[in-house]
Order: sequence, then C-alpha cells, then structure tokens
Amino acid sequence: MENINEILSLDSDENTRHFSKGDTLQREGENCSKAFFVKKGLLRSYTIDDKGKEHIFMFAPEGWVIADIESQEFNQPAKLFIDCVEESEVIILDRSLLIRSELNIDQLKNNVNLLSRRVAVLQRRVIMLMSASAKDRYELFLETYPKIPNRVPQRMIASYLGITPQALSTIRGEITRKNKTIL
Amino acid sequence: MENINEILSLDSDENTRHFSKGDTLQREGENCSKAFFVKKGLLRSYTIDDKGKEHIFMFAPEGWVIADIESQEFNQPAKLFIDCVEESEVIILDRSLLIRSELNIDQLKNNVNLLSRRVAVLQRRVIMLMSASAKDRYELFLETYPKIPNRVPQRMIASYLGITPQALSTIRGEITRKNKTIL
DNA sequence: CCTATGCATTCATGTAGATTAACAAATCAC
DNA sequence: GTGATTTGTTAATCTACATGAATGCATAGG
Repeated sequence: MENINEILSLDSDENTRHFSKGDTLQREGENCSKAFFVKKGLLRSYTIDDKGKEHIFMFAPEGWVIADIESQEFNQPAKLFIDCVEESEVIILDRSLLIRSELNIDQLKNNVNLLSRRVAVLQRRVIMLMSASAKDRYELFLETYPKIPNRVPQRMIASYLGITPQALSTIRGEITRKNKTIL
Repeated sequence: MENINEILSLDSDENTRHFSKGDTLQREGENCSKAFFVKKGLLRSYTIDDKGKEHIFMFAPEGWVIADIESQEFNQPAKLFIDCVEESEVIILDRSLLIRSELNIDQLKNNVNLLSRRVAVLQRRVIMLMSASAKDRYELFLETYPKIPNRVPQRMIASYLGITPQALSTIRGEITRKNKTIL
C-alpha cells in the first residue's frame, strides 16, 4: 500500500507519534482497528507460531501503510504483532480510512487502486513461496526491496523469506564466493 | 472476491459464455485485461515454473471472480493460466470493472470491501505457507474450502498446498489411519 | 467391449533446509 | 571500559518432503 498521499492528507493533522526502535504498536490478541502510516523509519508485522518462532509478514518503510487487514476484515482479535525496526514517526489512522464517508469518488477509486496493488504484491509473494528455492527467494527479495536489506538484521530477512538465519547465511556465503571467482 | 452481486448486475447482460472441462480461458504471456465471474462450475488459476511444474494460485467456485491482478496491475503479460476444472458458465468482465466511471460511491465502497477481503485471504495464505507443515496446510484447506475437495482431483489440491501428490497421499493415509484407531 | 491414458497410492532413495552447537564479532548495559 | 547479551557465521547431523519407479484402478475413446 505505497504512495498513499491522497489518504494521508486527510489525517496529517491527527496524532503523529514518535516511537523508539523495538517499540510495539500492536500485539497479537488485541482489538486492532488501527492502521499505521510510516512517515519516517521502518515498521514490520509478524506472527509468532506455536513453537515461538517469528514469521515476518511485511516490512513498511517510509510512505507505506501497515495493518492487520485479515483480522480487521473478519472482526477478529489481531493475529499480527507490529513493531519498530528503527526509530520511527508514525501517523495512526483509523481502520475505516479506506471507506470513510467524507471520501469522494476519486479518492475511493484511488483506494481501489491501492488495494489492487496490494493484492498484486501478495499474489507475487504467494507464487514465490510456492515455487522458488530459498536462494531464488532471497535474490527476488533483493530486487524487490533494494533499499531495505542494509537497514534490517539478517535474521529478520530470513524470517521474511521463511528460512532460518543459518540457511540465509549459507546462501549469502555462496553468493559472495561465486562473485569472487568471477571477479 | 466472493459475493460480487453488486458488480455483477452491471454486466449480467454482457456475454455469458459456456466452457467445457479443461478449456483454457487465459494463457501465460497473453495480454490479460479480463476478469472472470463464475456463474456455475469451477475455475482455477496457476503458474508453470521453469521445471514445467504447475502451482495452483487459487480456485474459483460459483460466485467468485478470478483474474491475474498482479499482471494487470503492473501492465505485464499474464503470469497465470486460467482454465476450467469443471464444465462452467462464465461472465467475462473487463479489468476496469472495479473503477469504471458509471460506479457510484456505494458501489466503489463495496469494491474496496471486496478487495480488502481478498487481501485478508491472501494474508492468511502467506502466513500459512510460511509457518505451517504440509499436514497443517491440508487441514486448514479442508476447513477453509469444505465444499471443494470432492470436486477437485488430489493432484490439484496438492499443487494448491505446494506439495507433491505423493506427499498428500501419505498425509491422507495417516489421517484416515488415525481416525480408524479412534473409532 | 477392449485398450490406452491418467490418477492415486506405496515404497526406496535423495536433498534442501531445519536443528543443534560452537565461536567470533558487534552491540548494549551499566 | 568491562562484562553480558545479541548477532552472524560455519559445520555436523537430522527430517520433512521431493523424486522416481512400480502397481492397481478408473475413466475415456475407438
């Protein structure tokens, strides 16, 4: 849900808040009627499975919106944790932002496009998870999010890719070793 | 994208077409500006990877809409094949159906809700693919789509779950064996 | 009706990635 | 600055699932 300036303008006067690295904005089990626009910094959303293992669902750098749409849509308590990977400035939006009554036709169409884009990104992610090897997934991640890797610890990238930090480390080792032999 | 009666009413006069089991409505590489509303029957969308292996992205039974939103959104040729699992009646819709100019505010809000629902379903699928074992994924599939399993060959269910037909067969064997010992 | 092709199941073997553990480097707390 | 905790790397072992092949059934087409 990138480039959401349209919607944002409606809320820029509302409460912008400042958070430190590691602060949690939403916990599993809470009621979650909020969405978070990232003005500055980097947030992430993730689940923790029954074995206590984290699975990162998405990263949200500057200009992105992050929320637990599944739980909101089905009126369930939150399944996702949302917290800060970096010190961040966040505008807290209401869940209704996408269909609030003040919106005009053009703004609604814009929202339809934003959601279509989000569906498209998720479609790509599902197909990737089903058909690509760990190495391919890592390389696709680097292409898709060229600016994020150096801001995020390896273990979180591994978690986003659905593999262990050890496996990612091995893959990175292979890639740099291959590049050395080429150079 | 279930229960799309709102949108449908706009197009019910357009060309409804009849297809046989196995007929292909869209191929990889084609320009894909269409979406398909399933009036009767069952469609599926899938990719074929570089090793020639099918990966089913979704099933669309009666009342659902199916389309390659990713490719449409990024203006690329289709990544997905779409074909008929059963004999089907399909209304062919234009890609612009979600933001076409005749739509009023309520219809647009309805579209926002439909897309939110789709995002929610995909969120669930991504989390499942990342964190659940093959057996858990199969059981979740049975819960989520209780009506589909008996209409779809095992190998397609396996493909949807991201495992081989052999692995699914083993899992099914385990489940029925366990149920027998309980009874 | 009979043959051919596809489908589900089972088993034997292979492999990507998980798990466990050990260690060095970086970061944090005080 | 110093000890403690977190992070990234490497290596040895383990396991879930893939791959490949054989077999019995079903469905389709002549």
